[in-house]
Amino acid sequence: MKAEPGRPIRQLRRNELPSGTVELARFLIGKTLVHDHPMGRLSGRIVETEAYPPGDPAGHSYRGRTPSNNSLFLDRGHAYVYMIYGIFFMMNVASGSQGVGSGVLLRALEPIEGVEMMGRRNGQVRVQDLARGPGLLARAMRIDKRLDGVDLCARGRLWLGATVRSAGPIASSVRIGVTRSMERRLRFYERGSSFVSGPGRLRS
DNA sequence: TATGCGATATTCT
DNA sequence: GAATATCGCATAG
Repeated sequence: MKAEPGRPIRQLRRNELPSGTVELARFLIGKTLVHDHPMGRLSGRIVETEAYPPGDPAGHSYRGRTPSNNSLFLDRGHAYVYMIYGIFFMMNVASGSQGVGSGVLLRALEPIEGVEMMGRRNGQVRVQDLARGPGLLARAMRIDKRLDGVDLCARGRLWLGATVRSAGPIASSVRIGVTRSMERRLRFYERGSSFVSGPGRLRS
C-alpha cells in the first residue's frame, strides 16, 4: 500500500459530534472513516448517510433494547454493526446519549487509502463502486460484527477522522430501502459525487 | 434506465 | 414462519 497523505488524519473527539441524529448525519458528510487493519490502513471519505432518529419506526431501536441492537443505545460516536440478508454488514454511528436508541447509517464512501485492499480485483471493479451502498461499504472497509460496539472516538482500529477535503453542497432525499416513515427526508449526500449510491434521481 | 428476483442468516412474532 | 436500513444479475423498454 502506498502511504498517501502528507499529514496524518486527525481523529474526531466526541464533543465535536453534534448531539442530534439528523445533525450528525449531515456533519459526517465529508468526514473520514479509518480502519487500521493488520494488513494496512483502509480509509474513505463519507459521502452518503441516513439518519434513524429516536422513535423512528424504521429504526432498529424502535422495539426497544435487545442484545443485537444494544450498540445503538451507546453514547454517540460508538459503532453499531449488524448483519443483514445473511450476507452483508452495515455500519452505523450511534447518535444519542447513553440509553437513547438512534444512529446514522453510513451508506457510501469515497475510498482514500487501501484502495487495492478494498477488493479491487484485477481492475474489474471501478473505484466508484467499491463502497457504493452500505453493504459494499462494510465489505470494502473490512467491517464485521467484531467491530460492533467500538468507540470511534477512542484509540482503536476503527475511528472517525476530520475532513480531508471539504464537502461540496449537501443534498437530502428520502431514505433507500425502508418500508416505514418513507416520506421523511433523512438521507444526506454530497451532491454531484460519483461515489453516492441509489438511482440517478436520488443522486442529484 | 428501470424493474424484478434469488441468495442468505439472524431476529422477532 | 415472516421480515429484513442489500446486491448483482437478468430482462424489458
